[in-house]
Parts: sequence; C-alpha cells; structure tokens
Amino acid sequence: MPGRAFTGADIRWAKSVRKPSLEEFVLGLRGSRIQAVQRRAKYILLPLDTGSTLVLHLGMTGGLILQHQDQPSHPMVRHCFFLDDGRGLCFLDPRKFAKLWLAADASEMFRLLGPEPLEAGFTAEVLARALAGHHIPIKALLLEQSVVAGLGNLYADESLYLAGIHPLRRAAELSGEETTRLRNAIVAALSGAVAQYDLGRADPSLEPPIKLIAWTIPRKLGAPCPRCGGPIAGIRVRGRSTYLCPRCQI
DNA sequence: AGTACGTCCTGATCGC
DNA sequence: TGCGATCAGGACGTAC
Repeated sequence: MPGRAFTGADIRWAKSVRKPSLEEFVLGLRGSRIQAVQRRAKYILLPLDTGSTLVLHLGMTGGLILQHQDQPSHPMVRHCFFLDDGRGLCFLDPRKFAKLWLAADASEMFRLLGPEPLEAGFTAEVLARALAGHHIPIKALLLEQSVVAGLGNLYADESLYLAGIHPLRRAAELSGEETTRLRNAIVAALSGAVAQYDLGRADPSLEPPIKLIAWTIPRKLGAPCPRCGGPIAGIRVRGRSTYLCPRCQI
C-alpha cells in the first residue's frame, strides 16, 4: 500500500469520522499518497505525503480488507478508501465502534499515550511510576491508555491472572515484586497473543482473529482454573466484565 | 486532581 | 423450537 494514493473515499457511517469534519476528511484524503503503514497502541497510522496522517481504530470488531473496487463488498463494510491502482481498502465494522481521523499532527494526537508494552522502554520501574499514587483497582488502571498503551479488557484479565494479582487490588499498593511480575505478565500475554495470531494468519479460514487467541484464564463463570482447579469467578470492574481465580489471584 | 460512570452499536448468546 | 432480553467493550464526555 505504501506508494499508492487515495482517489476518494466512501464513508457510509459518518459518525466514525472523529476529526475533522466529514467534508474536510474526504477532501483531505483525495490525492494524498500513503508513505507507510504504522501502529501506535491500538491505532493504525497511514502517514500521507501531505503531512497529515490517516488514523484508524478498529474498535472491538473492526477489520480491513484490500480488494478490487468492482468486487462486491461484504455487507458489514462501513467505509471504502479507493486507491489509484483500482483497489479499495475496505473497512469492516459490524458494531460501528471503529473510528477515523485525519490528523494534521499525529504525534500530538498520541501525546498522552503510555509506553508500548512490547518495546524496551516498558520496564518494571516505568510501570511502578505509573501505578504510584493511584488508588483505583489495578485492572481499571491497566485499561488507562496513558499507563500502558494498547491493553484491552481481555488482555488486562489475562495479565493479572498470569501475575497472580487480584483485579481489585489498589494500584499503588502493589509491591515491587508484584509490579515486576505484572510487567512480565503483560509482556507474556501480548507477545503470546501476537504469536498465536501470526500462526492463525496462515489459515484465513480461522478468522476472525480474536477467536484465535487461547486465553490462559477461561472467560467462563465456574470453569476450572488451569492452575488450581478451583472455579473461575466473574465480577465487574468499572462496568467491565472481569474474570479471575480467587485462589490464585490475591 | 482523581475517580466513576453513561454512551454508542449490533451480533451472539442466554433463558424461558 | 422460537423469540425476546441481555451481554459485550474503547474512548470520550460529563459528573462528583
């Protein structure tokens, strides 16, 4: 895709466009050339030769398909970005949770994001500083993108399970040893999911990819904990469904 | 300032 | 078996 230019865009669900206005978004895209495809946290970035950046957030259920413009599009395609080679970058989004931006300054847009958990800068010390002074449940803090960039609800549960830490523990009250365990668990959960996804990509029939991820902790009430055999519990933390093992996570 | 919660959406799943 | 009700969640706005 890098090197291709946009000839236009068909935005079928206007609410997805966050900034700027729909008109400016479409006008700003037309004729601009894609320079690269990048990622920051849960955002996909397409820097353009105009200096602006097309930013995509897939939400929970979003996906991208590159196909010829005359091919019939899937009914869940909410938008299509037309390329100058006759193809279209189609944006599937059944639940309409995805978001689009045309950012004049992408670095400004991501100024408040925390460290990338799979990069070297994400150390136990960095995590410890992020937790300090916060009295909210550790699970709620893990979902703050300013603390760790890119952790979602299921990954937070998985990380806390692997670390043996109860999701309702107050963030600032974790010991240094627990913080290190949590840091390592976050890295393990994410890199494990990436590895599973890469394996699954070899077989497109296994889509959607989220189904590929085999979580260590069962996301089912009463299911046996793989570590101790006890029943998995379900609670809500800040309105988010949360699964844990009350015996292993303290 | 720090914390909590409602809102948007619709496919999948649950319970009667 | 069928159908209506409920659940799921990322980021932002609003409220306390």
